Amino acid sequence: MDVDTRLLRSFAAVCEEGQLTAAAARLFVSQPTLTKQIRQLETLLGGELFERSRRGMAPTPAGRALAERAGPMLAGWDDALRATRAAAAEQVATLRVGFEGGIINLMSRRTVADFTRRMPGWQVELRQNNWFDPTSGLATGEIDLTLWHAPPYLAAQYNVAVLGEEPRVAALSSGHRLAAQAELSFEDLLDEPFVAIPHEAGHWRDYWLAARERGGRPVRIGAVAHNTDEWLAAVVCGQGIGFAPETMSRLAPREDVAYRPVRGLSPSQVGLYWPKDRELTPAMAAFVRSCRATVGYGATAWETGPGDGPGLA
Amino acid sequence: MDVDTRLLRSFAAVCEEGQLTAAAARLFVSQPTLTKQIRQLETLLGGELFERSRRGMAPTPAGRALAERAGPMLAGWDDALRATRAAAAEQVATLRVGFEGGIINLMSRRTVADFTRRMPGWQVELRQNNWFDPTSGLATGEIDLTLWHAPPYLAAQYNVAVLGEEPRVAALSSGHRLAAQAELSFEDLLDEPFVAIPHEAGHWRDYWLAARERGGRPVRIGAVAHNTDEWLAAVVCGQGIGFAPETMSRLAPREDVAYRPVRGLSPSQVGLYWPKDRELTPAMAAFVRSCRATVGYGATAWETGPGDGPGLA
DNA sequence: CGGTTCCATAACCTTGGGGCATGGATGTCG
DNA sequence: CGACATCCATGCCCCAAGGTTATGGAACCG
Repeated sequence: MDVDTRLLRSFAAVCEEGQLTAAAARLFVSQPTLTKQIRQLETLLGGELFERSRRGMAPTPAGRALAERAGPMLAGWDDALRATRAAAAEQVATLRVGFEGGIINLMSRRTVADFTRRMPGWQVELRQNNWFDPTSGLATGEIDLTLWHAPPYLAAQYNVAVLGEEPRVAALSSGHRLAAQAELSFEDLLDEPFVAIPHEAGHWRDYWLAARERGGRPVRIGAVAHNTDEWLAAVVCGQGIGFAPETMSRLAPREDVAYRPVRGLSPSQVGLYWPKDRELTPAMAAFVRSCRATVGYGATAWETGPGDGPGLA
Repeated sequence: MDVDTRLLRSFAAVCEEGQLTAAAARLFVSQPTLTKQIRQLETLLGGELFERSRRGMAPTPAGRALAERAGPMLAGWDDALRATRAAAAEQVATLRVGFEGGIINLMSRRTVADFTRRMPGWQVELRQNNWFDPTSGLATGEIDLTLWHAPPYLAAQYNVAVLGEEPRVAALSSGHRLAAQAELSFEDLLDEPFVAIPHEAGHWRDYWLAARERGGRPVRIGAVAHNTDEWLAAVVCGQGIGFAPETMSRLAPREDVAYRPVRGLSPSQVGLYWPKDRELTPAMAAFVRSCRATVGYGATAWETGPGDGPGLA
């Protein structure tokens, strides 16, 4: 008797949401599809998993029995996925590195060249993360390392080799009334509409809206952007303002966008991240060293942070 | 990224067999199907899981990484299946009992009536096991209890409420030359062809061939039977002889079949079995008591064994 | 050098799972 | 009190996934 883990994920989502409609939205499937999936599980297991009502779906004892076990099973599979993919990449001497947003432009030919010198025969595969998947494929084992601007509180969930810190700045349409000021204060921006990244990004979205710094005050969302270009366009059109790492002002300078420092906005931590339960392989360590040696070459504000991360003595 | 557990089972089978052809036979699918399944896994995981050669399939490092984790995952799912099905049956106040072979005839209306008296509102669902599935659905949680003639060495793998012991007798065509003897000796039967049950039954098959008692001496297989009727027919036609529990001589008496006691053949243990990791529910306990009170009513040789099993004080 | 043993490929067919549109039951609010 | 909103179920259609049989190709074995 076999199942697709997709059914278990659907089941878990319905358990958490307490209703089909919401779970279907979260899973990006239609509601009838979820109805069928749950029924399928129920047929397989020989009993009702949920009690249906107009309020939604409440798990039965059988449903609870499954719910207890579905989580560990899914975690087990994700782990297997990660480990096997890592081994497969190792097999073909490939390091898979993800980059967040435009930060990839900071990498130079020198970085890869340096890495190749340290690990002869190896190659680097670069993947730009999209804004939908804040884990950047780390969770599913699609990549080994990711170069991130992460908030320190998120960094605790990963192993990290810190490369430095970078201020977050505000981006405004150059015609914006506040663009005249050379420096802004965070309080002045509280009532501004913001260009947000998608909900799916979770903590990541909150971080770039500086939700924590707002002290519970709700954010006005002027637009939602799915990549850097959309984001810039929305800013230019005055749909809202946004926060970005300082490097963006150099990597994507535009006349119609004003980048301004913000008093009271914490900086972001720049570093290479990898999963907590993943050991640092020689190739990963070599890449960290290559980044230290070459990234930010020139005029960036980065400094080597105090925490070197495990295995990097 | 999702998988069907079927893919993992296929993968595990190929790992164990070391080649597609044999694994396909074991899984009852065609070899091209397995080829596709393994390829599918490899695509999903982004690398080769096996090294192909004319000798078969040898797992790569990635394959070994997955192999380590596939076992626990499958075990986890089987456990979830068992637990959820059990809870679902409990939900609708149903006890699912499996029976091996003709033993079901020993149950009487009294057994069920007694159970219903102990557990008002509950019902019993009886399923006759087939000879292909020696676990009788215990492993997959399709039933709660099974009434078995098990060899003592297999009994150690289950929780068991012993009901008694029963001699194994030999069944021969009445025209067989040995049928003239009132009692046979095991040694006389060593060179006889036997009517076996299917290979899929595993230990179970060996047990009814008395493989252990033969001291390594190979068995001649005269025919393979898939159920009691086939088995009896094969015996009658002289394709071979066979061993059976003594009750069979009373439940399936035929003029053309001679049942004879065998010196040197160990008896089988009769009892209700349930999985090691399954607690005894009130309904299960009640059924055990009902069997003790009613099964073998009349003239069976059964006695209550010394071991009562856990939870039956 | 034919035969055997394994795995891969091709062509075909059936099933199943997903989407859309709609229905039914039940609270809720004006 | 009736129209509406909410949430799950059903029916229909369609495409893709996965299974089977038949066949090919590479390597070992007498």
